[in-house]
Formats: sequence, structure tokens, C-alpha cells
Amino acid sequence: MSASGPGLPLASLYVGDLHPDVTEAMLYEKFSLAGPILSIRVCRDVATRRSLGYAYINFQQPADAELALDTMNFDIIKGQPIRIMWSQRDPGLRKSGVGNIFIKNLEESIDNKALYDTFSIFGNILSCKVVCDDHGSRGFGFVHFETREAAQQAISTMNGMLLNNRKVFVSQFKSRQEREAELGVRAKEFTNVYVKNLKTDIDEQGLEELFSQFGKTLSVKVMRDDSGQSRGFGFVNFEKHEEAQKAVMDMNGKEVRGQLLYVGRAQKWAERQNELKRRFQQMKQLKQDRLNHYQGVNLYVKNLDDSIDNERLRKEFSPYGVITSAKKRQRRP
DNA sequence: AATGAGCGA
Repeated sequence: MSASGPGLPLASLYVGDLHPDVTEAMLYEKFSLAGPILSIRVCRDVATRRSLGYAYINFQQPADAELALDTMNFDIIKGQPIRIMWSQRDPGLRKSGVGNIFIKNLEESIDNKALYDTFSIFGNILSCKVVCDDHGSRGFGFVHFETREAAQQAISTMNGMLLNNRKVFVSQFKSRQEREAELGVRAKEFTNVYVKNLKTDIDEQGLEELFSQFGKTLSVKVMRDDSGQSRGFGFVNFEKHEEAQKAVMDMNGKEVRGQLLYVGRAQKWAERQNELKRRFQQMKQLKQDRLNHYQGVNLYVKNLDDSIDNERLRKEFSPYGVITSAKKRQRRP
């Protein structure tokens, strides 16, 4: 029988955000308090058997499932709040993001339950979460409503409201891509230009002289250390975007007093931090991936005689399987 | 400042 056949879906819950060690037995112990259970399954990776972090709880009675959802949502198992939803095998609503809203500037004591309670007056909530790290709330979260009307209601009445004395911002959820596209558009209209590789004896006046040919500048600044010495970079803010654009086009890579200038759009401090963080994490991930890739398939062979070269190494090991690389380390001189 | 993950493996 198809699992979407009559009877089943109405009494089936999806439980997500599970700690990887959560088992069927632990879920049974908890959820059977709401009523008789038909079956429970923690979904696992077929090869490794590791928990995928979600489970299904099938009740005999829909009313019991509803009771569980209403009373056990966000309860903590193994230190992690579980997130309960109705099982909905059709991914349409989830993927479309219709009805999904974003809330930021949440006061730290506002948790999942509080967020759920404040927003549930606008309509049926499919899923809701305050984003946390190990220090607690990160001050923002999501509420996914069943309908766009509910989401719209929530946005228009809650945006700008005080919640525990903090003014919250509520808006339509935007995917990372949408958001970056939006930032990109704004960034394209920049007027502030970042200049580096400046000789340290170039001051504001010198910088101004270099860039005034492109248009009227609103401000020119050379960044300095505590002793007042130039740090070799600065900012030129133009009145018009076109002028800033032209300054970048003409001056980037240009030699000024023996140094190649870097000239580009000035980033906001936060934007710069984000980029650095992202690059750092990307690098970390890359290293991890390589490590994982070689884990268990890379052999280290020591005590090789000088006469053995890469070719010979490969030949000796080739009977045991496909070799992707065989390299002998050069003896240090 | 911050815009997710997720459906019977």
C-alpha cells in the first residue's frame, strides 16, 4: 500500500532536528504518552546507518498526533530541541517557500516556543525555529505558515513591533541566492572606492590629487596607525556612482610612484568580515574534503631503497587494485 | 548583523 493512502497521513508526524544519537526507543518512550503508536522510524543513511536527523511517528489516532504536536514540539532530547511537523510527503509547499517569513533582532530569551506562540495567532504554522549556536539564540529565526495570507498578516502587524522590549524586523524569507542578488544590485551602485598599495608618504591631499580627475569627491581618507603613519590604504568617496566606477576602471592596476595600485569598490566592514569568514570556512572545508578523500585509500610506505622509483612503486602495488597515484618522496639532501 | 532544512534511503 502507498504510504499516502487513506488513514496514515492524518496521524503521521515528521520529527526533525534530532540529535544523531536519538533512537526509536527514546522517541517511543516520549510519544507514547500522547496515545497508542502504530510505528516509529528514525531515518538512517543506508550505508553508514547514521541517523539523518529526522524520524516519523505514526499514531493510531490523528487526535493523539495532534496532541503530541501541540504539547511536545521543541521539547529537548539529548540536549537538542526537536521540531515536529505533520508528515507531508509532497515537497511542494516546503520548497516553494510561500508563507515563509524571517524575523530578526529577537531578544535572547525568545525561544522556539515563544516564537511559535507569538506568531501562531496569524495562521497555521508548518515549521518554526529560532536559530541558535552554543551560546544560545542568535537573535533571528523563521516561521513558515501554511498560507501566504497568514505570512502577510504576520509581516504587516509584527514588523517594527516591540518583543520583550526589542524592536523586531519581520519580512518575507529570502533564500541566500535572492539575498545575494539583492546585495549585488546595491553594491553595483557604489560611490565609495577602496585604494591600497599606496606609498606611505601619500596623504589625503595626494590621494585627492590622484582621484579628483574622475569627479567631485565627498571625502578622501588615508588610514593610519597609532603613530599617524599611513597604513598604505584609504578611501575616496565620490558624489556619483559613474565617477567611482570610472576611477576603479582607470586606476586599478595602475603604477603610481613605482607601486601597482589596487582600486576597487569599498566594502562595508560587515561585508568584508563576511567575505573573510566565508573564504576561511571554504578553505577549511576543502582541507577536510581532501582528508576524507584520502582516508583509508592512501598508503604510507617507508624504508624504501634508493633504487626504487615511482614507476617501480606503482608496479609492486598494482596487483592489489586500481592506483590513482604512487609517489616516492625525495630523500632530503 | 543575521534570510534554513526538510519527508519513509
